[in-house]
Amino acid sequence: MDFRLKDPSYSDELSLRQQVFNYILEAVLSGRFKPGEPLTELKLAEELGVSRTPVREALRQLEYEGLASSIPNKGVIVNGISETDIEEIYAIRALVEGLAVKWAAERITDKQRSDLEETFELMSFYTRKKDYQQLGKYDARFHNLLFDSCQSKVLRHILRMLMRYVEHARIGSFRVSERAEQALEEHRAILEAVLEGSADKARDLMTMHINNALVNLMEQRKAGEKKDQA
Amino acid sequence: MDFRLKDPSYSDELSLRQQVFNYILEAVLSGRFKPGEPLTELKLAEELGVSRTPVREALRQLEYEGLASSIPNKGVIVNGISETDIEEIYAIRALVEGLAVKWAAERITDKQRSDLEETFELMSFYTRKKDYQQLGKYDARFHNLLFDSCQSKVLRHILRMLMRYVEHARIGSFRVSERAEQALEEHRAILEAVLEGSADKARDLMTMHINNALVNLMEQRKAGEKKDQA
DNA sequence: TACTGTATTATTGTATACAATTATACCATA
DNA sequence: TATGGTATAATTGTATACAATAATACAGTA
Repeated sequence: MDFRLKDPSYSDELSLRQQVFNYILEAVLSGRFKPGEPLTELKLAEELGVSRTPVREALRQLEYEGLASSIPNKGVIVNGISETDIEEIYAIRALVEGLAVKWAAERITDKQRSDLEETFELMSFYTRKKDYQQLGKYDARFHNLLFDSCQSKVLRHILRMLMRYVEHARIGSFRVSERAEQALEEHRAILEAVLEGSADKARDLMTMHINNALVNLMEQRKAGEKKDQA
Repeated sequence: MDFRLKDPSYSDELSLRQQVFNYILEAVLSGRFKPGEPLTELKLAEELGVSRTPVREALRQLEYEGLASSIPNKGVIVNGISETDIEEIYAIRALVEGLAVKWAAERITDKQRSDLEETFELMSFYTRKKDYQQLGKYDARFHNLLFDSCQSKVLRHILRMLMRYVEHARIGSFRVSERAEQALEEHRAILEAVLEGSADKARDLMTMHINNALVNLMEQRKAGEKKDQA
């Protein structure tokens, strides 16, 4: 557990600050650092074998991304995410990602077209194989390619933030279900609309896709709670 | 020009980091630090009479808010904003602020109702007096109250970021025009819809309001360009 | 002159030191 | 026992010191 960041296996190109951030982010998203838990600079610094400086900067970034709150002279604590928060995030996503694919349909480049198609083929492959880990990886890649295709710095910035929230709410699990196949079909429809340049159609399909994902997520959470009680 | 931050007139409650950020932000928004200009930590630190540490953190925040870009080991430079960026920001605002007032109409508290009404009265007053400086102040307050009224952390976070972009594009000037009166009527309509709980109506009115603001802004910019050439 | 390599400088990245603030523990006292 | 106050410790906020990297200038050579 006490691995050092300088270990070359942890990608040596990134700055220490970036590596520290990734480490803390992973811990928060995976639930190892729980909501309400205080993150003290010194403890993290010692845990990672670095000084307070990069830790401090990483914590600030965490704060800006909305995953933690800092109280002056007291420290930063991990934010919790309520059911309401999740519903709100999905409502916002439905709008903003809808706009994103609309613009993507209008502005996508040839390179991005083929990248998207290739990624979709891999998603299709791993869905058939029921390899949900790999599927999750390419699902994220698919969405990111879509965001890049709309050629908008502002939109990418906002979407990146939203996706962090989504990960925080532990959405990853949704893929481990029979919805994977339905989701694949929805992705296929969105991809086709984007590639043929049907902007409004792509937007509506994306909105529906996200709404469906929310419904599914909520059902799973309910099921999960029941299981916990049993 | 070389005022020190510790000057009590500059609000003494805030942390140094916060004060430095406000200083740099003001300089960027006002155009004193121009797009493409590199912001070096030491220079700013000396200019303000503080150490590099708070300056550094302020620059990072500027980066997260999208107003500057940092290149590893090279420094951070002020971001430019193109005409396309502005159009995109307004398109996103139309969606997100639309959602915000929709939720505000559904969730506003009594306190917020009276605050909004009071603020609107002041806007009305200063519009009649053609005091566009005060008007701008209460216009910002009006929008912020609206954002608070939707009781959503996520939405507030996103809107705050968007409004920074908008300020960056020097939108403040739009108020100095005959549109002020039209804008007041639009605000009145939005306020009424929110207060009577007509969520969808409020959303549509806000969307229109923002679209109108964009059209007006673009016309002004064109006029400004012509004047520059003359 | 054009070009390349090296020394110098400037700037960021990281670590440490110090100051200020807040939380905690402990003891005295009613 | 409960309460209040002071000393101590823990933690953040800021400043400075050091290391690493990238830009610049300049001299030497073809």
